[in-house]
Amino acid sequence: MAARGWNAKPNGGRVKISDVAGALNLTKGTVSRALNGYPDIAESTRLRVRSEARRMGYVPLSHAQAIRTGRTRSLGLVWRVDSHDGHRAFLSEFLDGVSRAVSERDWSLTVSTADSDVSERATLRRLLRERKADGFILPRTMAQDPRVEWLRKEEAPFVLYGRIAGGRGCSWFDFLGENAMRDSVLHLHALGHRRIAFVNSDPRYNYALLRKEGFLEGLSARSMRPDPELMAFGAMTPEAGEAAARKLLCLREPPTGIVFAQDMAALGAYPAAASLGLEIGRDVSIVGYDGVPEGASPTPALSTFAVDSRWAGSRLAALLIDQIRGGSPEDLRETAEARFVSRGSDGPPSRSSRELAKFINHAST
Amino acid sequence: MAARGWNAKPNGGRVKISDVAGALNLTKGTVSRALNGYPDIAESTRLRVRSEARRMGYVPLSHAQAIRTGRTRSLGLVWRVDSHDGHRAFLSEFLDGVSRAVSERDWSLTVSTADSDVSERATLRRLLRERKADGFILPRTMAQDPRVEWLRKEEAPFVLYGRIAGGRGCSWFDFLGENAMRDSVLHLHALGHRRIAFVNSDPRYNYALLRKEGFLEGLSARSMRPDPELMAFGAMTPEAGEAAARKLLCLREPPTGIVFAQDMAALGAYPAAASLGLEIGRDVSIVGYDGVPEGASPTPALSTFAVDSRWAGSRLAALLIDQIRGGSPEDLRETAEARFVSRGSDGPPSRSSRELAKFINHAST
DNA sequence: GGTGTTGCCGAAACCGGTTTCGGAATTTAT
DNA sequence: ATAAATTCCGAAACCGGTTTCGGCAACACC
Repeated sequence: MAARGWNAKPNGGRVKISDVAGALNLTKGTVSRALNGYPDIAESTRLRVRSEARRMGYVPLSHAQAIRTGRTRSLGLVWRVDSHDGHRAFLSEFLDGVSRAVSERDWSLTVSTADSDVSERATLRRLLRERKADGFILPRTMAQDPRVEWLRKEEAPFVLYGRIAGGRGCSWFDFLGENAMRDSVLHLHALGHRRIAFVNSDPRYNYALLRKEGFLEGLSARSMRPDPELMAFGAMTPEAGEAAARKLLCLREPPTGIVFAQDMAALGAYPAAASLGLEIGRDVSIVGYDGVPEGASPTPALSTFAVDSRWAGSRLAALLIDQIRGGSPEDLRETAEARFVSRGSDGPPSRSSRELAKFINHAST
Repeated sequence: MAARGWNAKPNGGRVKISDVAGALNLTKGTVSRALNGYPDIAESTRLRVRSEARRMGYVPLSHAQAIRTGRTRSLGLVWRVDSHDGHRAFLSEFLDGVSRAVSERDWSLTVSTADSDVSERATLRRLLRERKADGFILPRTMAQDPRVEWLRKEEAPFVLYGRIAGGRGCSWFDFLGENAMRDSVLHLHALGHRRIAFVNSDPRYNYALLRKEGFLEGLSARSMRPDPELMAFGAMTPEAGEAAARKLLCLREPPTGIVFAQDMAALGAYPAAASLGLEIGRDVSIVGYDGVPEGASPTPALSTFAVDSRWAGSRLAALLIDQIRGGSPEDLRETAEARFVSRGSDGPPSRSSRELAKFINHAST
């Protein structure tokens, strides 16, 4: 007699497909086909198999399936850790969204990090070669995105967090940042602002191009002329935002309102304004985008368009799984609107641009 | 003729073990044993196999191995998203550390999230059943940790981020927070502080108990009597920290220095001090722990003991892999020291406790 | 010079599934 | 009633590895 006990299964109690088959007097091939929806199985048999499998608690091992199907039922995410933009603040919620969507469907998520384009490429290659992922979620879509080209060539499914121009064969989820930028302008205009500046982020990111369009659209909708002096870019950190804000406010005709493409840059407006003796929300209005938690701390708190990163993660995972299951990328595109969170950093201008300029010169001398 | 091109392999070009075997006139069984260090393979053969495998770029498919070995070469991490402690700020770096250690060893990382004990347990169970993970990294060790009990019972390997009392069969990595608390006291004492308070976090976490010990040790090393009035706990957010700080500062004998077990709580000391007309770093000194990025923003910036989350993640992954490979948990325990980052929130006390009390009463009336 | 050993590798079973193929039973067409 | 088509399932190959088992040489021992 074996010493392991009367019903100690060598496998740790896991019920496998042959157990289900045995219980039903079928072969494992038949059970497999029944569960996977093959058409050559009688509907009555299919039901019997399904209910018995459920009753016995049978769940196929994804890696056992993978050896034949080549698919692991897992999604890949390569997270860039070399950037200082606000995205990292969202990682927790973003992951949560992805994880939920993935778990609900009995898939899983493989995460890796990378600190450069080169290592990101290498990581994608490794995950794909070892089949640790059947497809990839690509955050931070760039206007010219080498990952897209490469994954296309490898015929690996992927979904973009962000849109891309000429995205043949690409699926994506994105927030309509351009609408937020446009609405920021309309909002400031309605408050009485007539000179509105725009601090964009790095134009290599595709969303930066879109947001700029949105900003210009807002100006044009209110018949305001775009002024190149009032357009900055490349600000993704508080430091860069501070520099940009200071430069704008020291113009001969400073803006009374500034629209930032990113909260992390907008946060730099606080020290900039303070150093010039300006009160944010009165002397100069600020509207941000992203909804980072840090925006709630300063006084007044930052008014911003908040994105729901959890939702983004969830939808991206869902879209990617649909695509891997055979869906056409072009049908798998979704967008959503950022939600305006009104806090204290916006308000009617206390002074006109001209008066503001005088005030600033006066204060700084 | 096939239309797929002259050398299009049906497998997508992947080189498998039988390819290597064929090239060497060996059987795949022999190649497998050679690569996996079986003793019944001639050393010369082993070398031939190794070099040919490398030359051909052969990498075994982990899920193909898993079907026989039961191991996927992947680590599991279940991240809690329901807490408001400062840990989430470190997720990016922590993940990076884990990911690096894991990638270097040709393993992978499966991540999932959970928002309660129940869902965390369910997630662990699912990952284990489907063999999406051969072992788990458990963040946020609690004094009584149900995950530990359960994983022990399931005989699944795991490693703790944090120590645990009576951790039979447990491996871990941890920062010696108690030393940091002790050194905080010594540091404040050296600056001239004689009345030092402690704001701890939730005592359900094991580290909170340890940090309290460290604080008391610091007091005792300088012959200061612990005063129950000066010991608060349960503060893990700025709001809770603010309440705790305010309460402490409004005592008849307020502390001139406060040691916080967590930066996120310490940040609450700023509004608390401001509302009482106190200047941090002069009237009251603050020392935090964790090194969250938000600590750099306020004026004066928060002096704190910073932990290296990337290092933690990296070591945890390494320890866990060693354990899964057969290492004994008791041998796989590591600790490290937090690094003191001196910024502006600590300094010699401007007033004694008594004078401070008068000053506060004076200012608030 | 027989007889154990020992070293080394081939052959084949095996892991838990999926997929192809063929054939028996039933239904439909003639 | 017979032929043809259809329905449905069993049998077996297969995926890419690992592991067990057995046997052929070469060597050592007495």
